[in-house]
Parts: sequence; structure tokens; C-alpha cells
Amino acid sequence: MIPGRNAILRLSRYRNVLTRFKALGFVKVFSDYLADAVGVTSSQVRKDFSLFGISGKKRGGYQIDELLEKLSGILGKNEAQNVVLVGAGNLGSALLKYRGFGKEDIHIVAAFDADPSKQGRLLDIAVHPFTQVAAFVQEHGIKVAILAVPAEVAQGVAEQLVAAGIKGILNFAPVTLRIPQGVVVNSIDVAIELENVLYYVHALQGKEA
Amino acid sequence: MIPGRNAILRLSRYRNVLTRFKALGFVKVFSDYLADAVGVTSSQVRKDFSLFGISGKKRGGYQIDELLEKLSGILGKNEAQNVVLVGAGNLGSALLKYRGFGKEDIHIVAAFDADPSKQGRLLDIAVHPFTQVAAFVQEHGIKVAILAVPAEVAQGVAEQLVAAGIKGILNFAPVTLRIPQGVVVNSIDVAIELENVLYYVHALQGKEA
DNA sequence: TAGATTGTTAATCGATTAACAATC
DNA sequence: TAGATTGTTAATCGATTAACAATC
Repeated sequence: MIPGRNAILRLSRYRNVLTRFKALGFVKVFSDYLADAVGVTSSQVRKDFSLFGISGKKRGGYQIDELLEKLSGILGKNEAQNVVLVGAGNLGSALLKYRGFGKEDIHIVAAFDADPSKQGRLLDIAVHPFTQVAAFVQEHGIKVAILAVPAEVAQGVAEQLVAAGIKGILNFAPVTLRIPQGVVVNSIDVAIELENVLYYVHALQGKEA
Repeated sequence: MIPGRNAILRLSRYRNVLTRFKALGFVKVFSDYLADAVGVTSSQVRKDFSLFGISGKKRGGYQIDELLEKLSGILGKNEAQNVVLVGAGNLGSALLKYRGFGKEDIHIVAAFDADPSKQGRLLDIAVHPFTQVAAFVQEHGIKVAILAVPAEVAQGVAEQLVAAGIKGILNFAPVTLRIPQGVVVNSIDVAIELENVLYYVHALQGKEA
């Protein structure tokens, strides 16, 4: 009964949507309404909730406040979560400037880059020499890193991070990282996602036009 | 027998890995070896290939050149593919500078932003006022857009793009776009992916430590 | 009460994996 | 030939959906 990755991703989406509902002044939701906002079925919503022991009222739906609290408990958003960024190139520095993380109580506390010209300070966050990453990670007990380095060095850098104690990596390099069991890797490959959109556009085009 | 999204994503990964193999001087691969490099099973590789009518030699594996050609044919990489970028903020401008697309023969031919301070020229690419996007898309027959605007305006902008003739969107805004059938949307939500890594790191931590 | 919505079970669906006959 | 690898079928697995009894 271990919930799959997609189930967890949906919980995050529910949470996002619910904060927006709350801001709009809503107090309760029905599975049906929430499902609509996230683009899934109401069965799916109820199933997901029941999987995590979240329950509502048979006739009255779910209290948004209560729901948010439970979801945040599950997703671990009640304590601040610190991560480091490795690679402060184009993508890396864009991620440093991205304000969407703070909303989730996730903070990039430091960045690292091998290139001296990238080092210094970007916004509020220091960009250190890459050689210091292991020491920093150990000293601050950081468990998660965002990896935004060139593809050719990604595997090597990832191995160093794991050796330093990193347990989770959000990887933007377009390679499959070979990483020991027990370390979590999520990869985002922008080029492949775009390629995928193009594929389906062409495929549908051919079919319907 | 319509192959799913994940199957197509895997084709792209095979293709990426194969170009690297080729650069290394390899001429043929076995399903086993390719599987390893991409992190799937060899059954999966053979299944994917057979699904798209790609075949090898019973004892001699697959010719890399032939394979690459077939994959490129399927993924539509034999003609240049032009896309526009909407939203030239942090993430948007990082994407403009990203060189990973060119490798796949995908080109961002123009960018658009409502903020005059973002307009002008970034690298080789012009950043136009957002109001011009519809005309541009129509004139150049652009079918795919990368959407990197703030969450609050994403839905509205997406609707305008669809009205202008866009058939595919790679969406970076952290919202579920409600879009008419026949338009392809892939969403990349960086915060949710990071949240997901944190979730599993905490979950495994609790279990094993 | 009648009506609506949850929570859960069972059915369906699709995707992945295993296995093995064909064959190079 | 013997051995190895493909291509495909069947088995498995997991995730999604449908349906409906419980109940507010």
C-alpha cells in the first residue's frame, strides 16, 4: 500500500489549489470541485485522501483548513526545509531568483559553482566555490540538492554530493543519473518535455487536419 | 495501441543516449546495454521498439545509425521546429539562453513579454511586446509555445495563445491549465518536483535511520 | 425525510515485466 | 553447431475509475 510517486505529486497539487481556494474565502470543498480544479476525477481525490487517512463529512465535504493542515503534515511542510543549489549558470541562477519555493517553506540556503565568475552573491544567496559544497552540506545537515550543472559533469557531481551526505537530488541535467539505492532523484529534462509536446502536436495535426 | 506519453518520453531518452554512444564510436547496441544506460529493463526497450515497428537483428542487436534515423523520424526531428517563448522573466530568460534545444533542432524564434523593461533583445532573440504574439504566431505558423509567465496570468495568456492558433504548450506556471481538447499541454512545476524529492527523503529517512 | 456526498470495494484499464520460441 | 539476442505473447503489477452502500 505504498502510495506511488504520482499520488504524492497530486497531494502537492491539491494543496496548491486549496490555498488558492482559501484565499478566495472558501471554507469547505467537495471532492468533485477539487477534482475539477486539479484535472482529475472525484474518485481519484477521495481515493488519494483515504490512502492517507484523510476523511471528510459524508454530506458536507472537506474543511479546507483541516485538509491543508493534514496535507502539510504529510508533505512535511511544517518545518522549514533547506536545500542547496549546485551550478549557478543560466538555469541555476534563474532558480535562485525563483520565488515559488518560499511559498512552500523551501529555502535555497546556498549555491555552489566551479566557475569563479559565477561566485559571489546573487540576491540574498551566496554562491560559493564548488569545492566547499561537501563541507557545507555536512556542517548544515543539508539533505537535498538542486543539480543544474552541464550534462557532461552531472554524474560526477552527483556522486560527490551523495558522498557528502545528500539524500535527494532534483536533477536538471539531461542525463540519467546512476545513483545508489536510498537516494531519491527526480529529473526534469526541459528539452525532452518540449520535444514531447512537439511530437503530440504533430501527431494530432496529422490525424485531424 | 496508441503508445502512451511515457513511451514517447523514453524514445527521446533512447535517442539522447544513442547520440552519445555514437559520439563514443559505437556502431551497434543490444537492448540490454541501452536499457542500462537509460535505467529501464531490456524488455521495455524491445517492447518500445516493436511498438513503433523498429527491429534489430536477432543476434547482432541494433545498428545505432539506423536506430537514430528511425527515432528521429518518429519524433519528427528531421525538419526544424520553431517555437515561441511567452514570459521573459527569470525562468523565461534562462530558457532563452539554454542551448540544449538547438541540439534537438528546436528553435525559440521569438519571445514576448508584457513588461517593457524585458523587451528588446536577449542574445540573438528579440523580445517583443506581448500584444504582438498573436500576429507573430499566425504569420509564422508557430504551433508550440513555452509559457513562463506568473501563475496568476497563466490561464488567461494560455487562452489567448490557443485563440491565436497555438496547439501545444510547455507550461512552467504552477497551475493546471484548462485548455480545449486538441491542444497539448505538458506542465513542469519545479516547486512540486522539489517538494516531492523532500517528501521521499523524509519518508526514507524515517524508515531506515 | 429525501437528497447528496463520502469512503471503500470491485472492475477496468494500461503499462511493465517475464518468459520463451524463433533465428541469426 | 552452440550460444546469444531479438520479438512477441502471456502474466503480473499497479493505478485509475466506476459503482454503491453508508450516512450526514
